[in-house]
Amino acid sequence: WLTSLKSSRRARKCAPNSALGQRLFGETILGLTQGSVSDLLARPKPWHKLSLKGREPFVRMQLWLNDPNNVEKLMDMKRMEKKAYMKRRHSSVSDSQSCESSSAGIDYSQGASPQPQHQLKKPRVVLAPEEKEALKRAYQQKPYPSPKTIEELATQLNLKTSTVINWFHNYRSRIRRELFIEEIQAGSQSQAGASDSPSARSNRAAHSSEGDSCDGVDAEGPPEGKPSGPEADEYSNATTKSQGGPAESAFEAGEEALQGARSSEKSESFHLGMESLEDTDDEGRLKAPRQSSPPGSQRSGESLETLPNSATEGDASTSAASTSVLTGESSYKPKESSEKIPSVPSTSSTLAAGSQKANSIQSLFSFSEAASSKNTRDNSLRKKKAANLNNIIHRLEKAASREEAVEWEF
DNA sequence: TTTCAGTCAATATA
DNA sequence: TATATTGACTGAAA
Repeated sequence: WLTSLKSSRRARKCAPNSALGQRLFGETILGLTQGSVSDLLARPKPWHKLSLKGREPFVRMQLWLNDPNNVEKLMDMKRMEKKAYMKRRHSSVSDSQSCESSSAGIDYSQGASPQPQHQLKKPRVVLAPEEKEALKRAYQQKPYPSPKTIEELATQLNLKTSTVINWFHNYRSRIRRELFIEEIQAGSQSQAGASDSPSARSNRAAHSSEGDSCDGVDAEGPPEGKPSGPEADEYSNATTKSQGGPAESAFEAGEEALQGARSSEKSESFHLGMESLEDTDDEGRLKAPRQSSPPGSQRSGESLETLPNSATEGDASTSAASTSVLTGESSYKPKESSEKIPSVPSTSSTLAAGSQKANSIQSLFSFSEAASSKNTRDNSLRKKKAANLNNIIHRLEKAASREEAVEWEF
């Protein structure tokens, strides 16, 4: 599918004409923008945590995979797009030659009309690293700051309150997603032994205290049962967290849902499909798929079930965030510190060798071993992502190779 | 009204 | 040129 994430360059080199990009795939197949696709692939949520809407892109992926001419169609579109672009470009060049130079410099590559688009758009706010640090410190003290605190933060940092509010929303949400991933990874690790590993247990136990982790300074904590607390702490050292339910990634579960429907309950809603997991492998693990097992030989993993939110010992015994956000010493540990991903086998042996389709699809999700980064965090993320995506691709491929037709209703 | 999930889209990075 | 990041927005739920 989409050109691989980080290894795109290499993928393009290997199969220059077969790589599909996130943009093309997203916009054509998923109805999403490139950034959303990237995000989706990099940080898939557990299926059971996805809303109906959130599941849609995965359904679309699956449907697309089931289309025997999927890649070809996409490549055709790519070609057509390229043609159109060249045409536009060409005409713009001739225009600029024949017309006034005032039109020169218009960025046709954006596909935009030469409209005056300036002014109307407000510039994007880019927070300085110090501002982010300050906000993170504040978050550690109070993940759910009161309006007053927000106001103070905004004043101290010279930001708009809406920016601070948005930042907290986004940060909470993104940390939560990271935790989902860690949850899955922890599940995959503990799954090998007993599903009720000590870590799982402890986390489960800790779960009971979630919700009061909001430092208790303000009463405006999150709604009951919702993750809260200094998730950044958990983020840095916890491996699991949160509510119940199997922590399969959306990708696996998506396929399982499809399988479930395929096998008997066509047109059922997705979550119903989820219940009928039958041909799943890897127990929601984020490691690469088994490469030699024949389809259907694997079993699903209920083992991943729910790892309640991690301990709240890190709960901020906090003072008001507003006191010294700018200068305060932070106990915040950036997520980078959590290096957790197992090695990532390549999917290359799994996928049909030599097939253009396989290459294209594989290139979307696979990583180059050679693409080693100096940056540990990058490596970690890549591995994580690669593990996720390798698993996905394997499972979707598997599903796609089944003969039965699927009919889906949305 | 607040929070969240999902997403867009500008911008950064490779 | 592709992917990753992230501030902002929308709509739904509580």
